[in-house]
Amino acid sequence: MSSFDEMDAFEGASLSARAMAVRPSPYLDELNPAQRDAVERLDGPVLMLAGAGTGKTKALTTRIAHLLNTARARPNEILSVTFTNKAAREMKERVGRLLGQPAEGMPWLGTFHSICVKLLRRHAELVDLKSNFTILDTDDQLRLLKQLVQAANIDDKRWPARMLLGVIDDWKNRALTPDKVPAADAGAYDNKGIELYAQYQTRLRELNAVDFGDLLLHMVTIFQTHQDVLEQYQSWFRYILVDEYQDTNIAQYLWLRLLAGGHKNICCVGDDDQSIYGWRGAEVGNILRFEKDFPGAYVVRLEQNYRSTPHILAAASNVIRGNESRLGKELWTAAENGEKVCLIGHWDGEEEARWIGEQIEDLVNGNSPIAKRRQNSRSDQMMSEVERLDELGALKGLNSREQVLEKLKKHESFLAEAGRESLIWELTMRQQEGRSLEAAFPRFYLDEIAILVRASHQMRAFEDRFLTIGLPYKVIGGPRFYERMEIRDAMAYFRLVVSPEDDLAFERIVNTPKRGLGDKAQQTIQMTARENGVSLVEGARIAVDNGLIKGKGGAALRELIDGLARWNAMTRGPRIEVDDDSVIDDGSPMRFGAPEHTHIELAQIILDESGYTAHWQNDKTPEAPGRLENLKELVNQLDNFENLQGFLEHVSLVMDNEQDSGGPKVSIMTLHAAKGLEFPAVFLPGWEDGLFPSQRSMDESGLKGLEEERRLAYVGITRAEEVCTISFAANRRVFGQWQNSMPSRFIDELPEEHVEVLTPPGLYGGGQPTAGIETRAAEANVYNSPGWRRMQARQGQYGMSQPRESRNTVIDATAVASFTLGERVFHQKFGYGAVVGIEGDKVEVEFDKAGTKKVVSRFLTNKDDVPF
DNA sequence: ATGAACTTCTTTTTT
DNA sequence: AGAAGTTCAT
Repeated sequence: MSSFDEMDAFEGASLSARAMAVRPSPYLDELNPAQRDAVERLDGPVLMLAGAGTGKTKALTTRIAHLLNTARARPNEILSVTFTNKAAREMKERVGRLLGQPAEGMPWLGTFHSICVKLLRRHAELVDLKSNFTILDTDDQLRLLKQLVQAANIDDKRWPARMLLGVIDDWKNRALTPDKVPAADAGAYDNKGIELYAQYQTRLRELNAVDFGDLLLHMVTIFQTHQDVLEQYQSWFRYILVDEYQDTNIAQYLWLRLLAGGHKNICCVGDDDQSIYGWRGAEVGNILRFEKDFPGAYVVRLEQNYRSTPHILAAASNVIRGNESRLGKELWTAAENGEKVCLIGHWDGEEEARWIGEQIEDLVNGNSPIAKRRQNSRSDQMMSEVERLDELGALKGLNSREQVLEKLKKHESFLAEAGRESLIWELTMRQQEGRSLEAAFPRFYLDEIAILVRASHQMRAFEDRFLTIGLPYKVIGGPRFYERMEIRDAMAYFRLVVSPEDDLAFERIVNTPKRGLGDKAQQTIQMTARENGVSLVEGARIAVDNGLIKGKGGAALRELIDGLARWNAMTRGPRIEVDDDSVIDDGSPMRFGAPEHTHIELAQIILDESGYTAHWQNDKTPEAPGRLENLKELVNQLDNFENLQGFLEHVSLVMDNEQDSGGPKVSIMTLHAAKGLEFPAVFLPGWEDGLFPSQRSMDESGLKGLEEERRLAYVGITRAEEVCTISFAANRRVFGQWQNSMPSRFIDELPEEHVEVLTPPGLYGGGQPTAGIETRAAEANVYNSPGWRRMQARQGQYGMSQPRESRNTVIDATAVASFTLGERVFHQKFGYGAVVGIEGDKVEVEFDKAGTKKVVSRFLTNKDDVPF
């Protein structure tokens, strides 16, 4: 089973690849000295300390290309690990572009988890699993733990499954199997934690299932206990590359160290200053300790920043300087000039959102002085790039944005520099129309602007405000598609059809939609199954057959079971030997013809016949239409896969889905979600002590927590390319309660000479929210010391605009504009529609796409007033 | 078995 | 404030 010959990934490595002559390496000329150093130092342990925006991915991908080009390794002998699928995808793409061909031959470029799944499927028997084990999601894990807690007769108030899961996760992150958990730790949880952990693991084995933590944990166990297996991989993977090394936990660290143990050709890339996942087990220590772990390690620092202006960089550097434990790096840039970091205080969170909304409108419309000054900063480079592309004829005859993007994807340097869809589009159009390129630059585009918050509850204020003014936005990183309830339900049906012994899936959907099967009926099923030693589906069948579940519930259950068998049969098609048309529902292994339905049709049939579709059609809550949409989308997604099995396997590992359409939008996301991204204009709201740095971080992790928060601040500032605006509010509603707070201590750490303090509108402007930045800046010049501001803010005086009822009225008068029956209106979420009823501030609207809904009127805009 | 009323709890999130 | 979970009455 574990022989390399049988593994696809090890096949097809033709000798010619190895014998390939060493070719010239033109790509090396594209690198700066530090990057080049990092790329050319191929052998032995290398630590690449890559600051924000220093071309880390470029160095990493070039290194891979160089390994291949110098014939040090064949594509399938390089192990490169990332944390996210997105990062893995991006690397594959870029390596492919460097090599001038798709990098499909890189089977070991992937996330820790996807690589571990591949390995574990081959060696599952070594940890008492079958190679077709299933991977549980958090929902399944919780359900399992709840059962265990109940079975053990433990007070689930004192031991909520959530908390247990946290404890267990923590142990798994530290590569601790139940027998290895230190006594002190085990004791700390009253011995209950460790007992349940052991039971949980046993149960997982019985279910032939693993959770995400297990993927790493099992592989570490296998490597530690089977020297032969380890050695095979040690010699197979000739070179190892690791992205975001500062985010590795102990299990991942051990896994890497074991694999690199032989040749020690390991290159870890990371930035200790961007370690922000300590709370979920990441160990900054891993990167800080690298030189100890790998004696003789070569350390390269990438410190030239290609992203941000000097002021922004200086602000970031000064903040991060406050941290004790760091390897030390000083970012610098060849860029000159640029905007100072803006700082502004507000009276409350709503005022803050309102102000930022206005700023964005000004940036987008070109009314802001910043937008006007933009011409002089980066535009020259980009224009010459566009001209160059134009000379190449690359932009000729392109008539849609998609075509332009497609074309431009091939021009790496341009994308790295610009990277903004709208901007490129606009430039191209201007170029084609023979208009001046300069004129394209005063404005910012919505997709060049991001709002980065510390906690997701901060997002609501922005969503509210942006809906009111009709500013298109998207929230990045919310609950993902595959995590939505309806999708998980549907997936559970699919899982159950594909593998009838998937008990967790059965539990999820027995009574969804409602079949009249409550606790009691479900217990009966559990009992029957256990007594007969069969799966829950089988147990349910026996229970029904023996009349243990009667009445409406029994009938519905029978229908479900029959349905499952029928659908299961449909995955195969008719049995070949049988000449009549009788339905095969015994699931016995036979020879089968081609399925009568495609897997896409089958999926639709399952959802319809199970009553799940109807369940949402009958649901009158406002979310129901959206959920039905999602289900449709799910079925559409199936098109990309051969069959249901393939789809399920994919989804368990790749939970991301980034489909945004409908034009450019402002991005709203958490600071965590923003890591690795960059935007020309960034807003950083909510810099108040307690919110940021978060009180909880400091309470739980003390100085360590504070330092992680500070790194988060650093990450936030370094996302900005041209404009970085930090703000705070004196008052904020927290959990429904008004609270006042002081500006963040990080604000004190911003260097005065790189910061411009703005005056909030209304303080001098007599309630007119129209003052431009110029005016505010002029007024604020006298008070441009952050420390001074903070002190003033402490006294609750200066720094915030005052609450002004009058102005609220002014603003809201436009927002709560009255609508008339029949009027055409626009809603950010539901689209266009017509007013069919009015009750106070609620308006009933018949939407073209989303059906009839009652909406608060401020979420509506007259169709003709849609500003974007 | 189910829905309505009541209580509790609230960061950050990938795989 | 609002979601999610719990209890209680039908």
